[in-house]
Amino acid sequence: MAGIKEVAELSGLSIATVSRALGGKGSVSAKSRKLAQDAAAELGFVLSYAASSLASGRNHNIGIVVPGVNRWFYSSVIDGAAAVLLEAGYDLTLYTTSQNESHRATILTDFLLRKRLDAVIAVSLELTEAEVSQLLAIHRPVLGIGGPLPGADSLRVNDFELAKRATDHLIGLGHTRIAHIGGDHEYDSDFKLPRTRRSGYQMAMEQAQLPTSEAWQRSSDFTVQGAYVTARALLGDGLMRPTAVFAASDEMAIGTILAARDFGLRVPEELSVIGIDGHELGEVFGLTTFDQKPREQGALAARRILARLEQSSEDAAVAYQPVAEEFPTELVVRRSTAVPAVE
Amino acid sequence: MAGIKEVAELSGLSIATVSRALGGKGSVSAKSRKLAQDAAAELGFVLSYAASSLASGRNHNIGIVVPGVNRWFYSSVIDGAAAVLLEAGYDLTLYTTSQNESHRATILTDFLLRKRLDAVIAVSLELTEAEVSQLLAIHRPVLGIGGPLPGADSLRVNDFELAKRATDHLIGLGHTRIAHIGGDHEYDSDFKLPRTRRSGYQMAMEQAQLPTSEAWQRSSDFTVQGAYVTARALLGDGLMRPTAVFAASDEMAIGTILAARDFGLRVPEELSVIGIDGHELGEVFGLTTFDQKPREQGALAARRILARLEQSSEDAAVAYQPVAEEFPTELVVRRSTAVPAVE
DNA sequence: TTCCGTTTTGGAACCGCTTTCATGTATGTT
DNA sequence: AACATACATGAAAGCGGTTCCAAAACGGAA
Repeated sequence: MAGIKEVAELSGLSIATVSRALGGKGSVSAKSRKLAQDAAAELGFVLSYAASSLASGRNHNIGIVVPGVNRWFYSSVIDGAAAVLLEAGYDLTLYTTSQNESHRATILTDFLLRKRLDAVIAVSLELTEAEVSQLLAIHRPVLGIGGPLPGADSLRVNDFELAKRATDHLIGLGHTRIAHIGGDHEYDSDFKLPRTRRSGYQMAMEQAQLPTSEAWQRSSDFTVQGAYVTARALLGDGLMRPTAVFAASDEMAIGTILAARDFGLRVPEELSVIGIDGHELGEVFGLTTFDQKPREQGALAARRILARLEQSSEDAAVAYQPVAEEFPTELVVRRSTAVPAVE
Repeated sequence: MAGIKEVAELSGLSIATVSRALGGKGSVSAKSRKLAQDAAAELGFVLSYAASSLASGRNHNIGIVVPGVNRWFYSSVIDGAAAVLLEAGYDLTLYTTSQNESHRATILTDFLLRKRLDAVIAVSLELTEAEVSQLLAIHRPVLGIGGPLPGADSLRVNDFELAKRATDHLIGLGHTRIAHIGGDHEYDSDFKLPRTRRSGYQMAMEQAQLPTSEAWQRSSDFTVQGAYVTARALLGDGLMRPTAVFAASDEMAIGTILAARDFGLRVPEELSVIGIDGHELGEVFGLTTFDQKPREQGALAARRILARLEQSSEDAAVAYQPVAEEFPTELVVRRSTAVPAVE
């Protein structure tokens, strides 16, 4: 396995110059650069990141911590971030916390501290204060998507606003019997998000002076299957059946639509459904939704974190000022919402 | 930032002993171990993987290369692998090739060669011979899932067999007009898999002496949306409508079911549908499928690769004998397949 | 041509661990 | 008690680069 030394010998340059030529750091004459690159190519040599990391402190490696990789929102965020990071020459190291609870602690205490990460993107993570300070203790840029991390950068949609506007959309169409299917701490450790969305729903209902019964506020996990079961329970109660459902995610909304079909309820004639996410399946189901473009969120997060890295290498003295950025969303109206049928 | 030196001083031990105590390698007395661990805990010290890697050559880091992270099969494989690797104390570095074609080359030529990976798991990658040899040139264990990598370990389901048995299932129920919706090179760079499954279908049909018209062999990409569009085209042709569809993936099968509903075709009374995958949504749709347990495939792949690593550290002399393992699948019969209605 | 400011270059000191080797110590044998 | 054996430990030499520093080469300007 050829090392930089062999490249130096072959090219007739010093190790230092070869390092600069291949690493693209200091100033190197065009001639030397070509010499070094040719020699490297001939030997099939690539700089070892392990050694570079140790010597320079820069790892070219960003960690991303997600609850799981299997939910559409998360995988989209990862996808977006991966594209940007790859482009920038960075590795992406993936940590999934939801495997089981103890893993989460391991990740936070061990893995992230091992100085192999230049920065961390944390997706939808609700951390205790101790955990946050642990994260920040690595003295590397940290950015939270979804869950805000006090003291770190964050990129988030305004969940409250979003939920309120989604509900308002239904209200604006003339619906008065509007149910909500959201998340619950029973199903998800990250409880803040579903609670916020629920509040938005409640606020919209309250402002419109519409009734919100317990029976119309259901919860499930954030999956199609979970919402499907919940929606069946909701819609099976024929007496006070809602004419519209605001689901806290598109996957939940799809589950609701599937449940509605089971009961022979036509969407949107007999039941309007609105979701949140911009799920790729939304189109097939004609789902009205607030698109929160997770892929773009991931890409933007990656860009922000890379900017941080550049900045911190420039003036390390500047105090770290956390930035909270709000990511815009967009209402996409499709066929799943309409004016309620007259009774 | 405390280093191992500070820990050594605080504990009164030598750097060497602290390294052994914390790294768990050489022999250390229980007393020294405790001393070292206590000191490390007090200083909030964790071994730097970057430095360890350089010194030991072991990175505790496995690369996984996937076409994308957004398709259920891939994310499930990743999920399974991540769980096992995390447990074993390994990092997982993610590479997605499908962002664009040039990235794929970059990954293969640059990223993977940077000696930060102990091994590589390649998922559904169809590589040229040059690319394979490039991969093997890093002299690290490589394991392919889905796409076989000549010269490397592989873990795969028998796609031909699987497709044949899926088709046979429909034939066994009495269907004679069986269509197939599969992939195509037009939609996917990894063409081998869809082609193999198509062959399995054709073989089953041939053996049963059933007709297979061009019109009944459609292709789309491997998504719900894609298959939905394709299935609409297939089913819209009322004249020679098939009574059953074998879809090359569950996502495609779901798209087919959705399309059938659009035409008012009841599943399975008027159309039987079978897929391949074991998708989590299969249950909601009552989908009959061959479960290939991708999550378990990922986990098993990780275990196999870890075993390779252990083995190669034991007797580095032993020649690398690639192992091709077949992963078993399981037919899950649900409500989407039935005896065809008498006409 | 001489002088000065830039750009290039090479030497060498690290970066923070692991591991070999030699030495010292505890354990077991006869 | 004497000796072989196994275990525990510290010193020091790397691992393969990066980067500081000082010296050398270069390119005008005076």
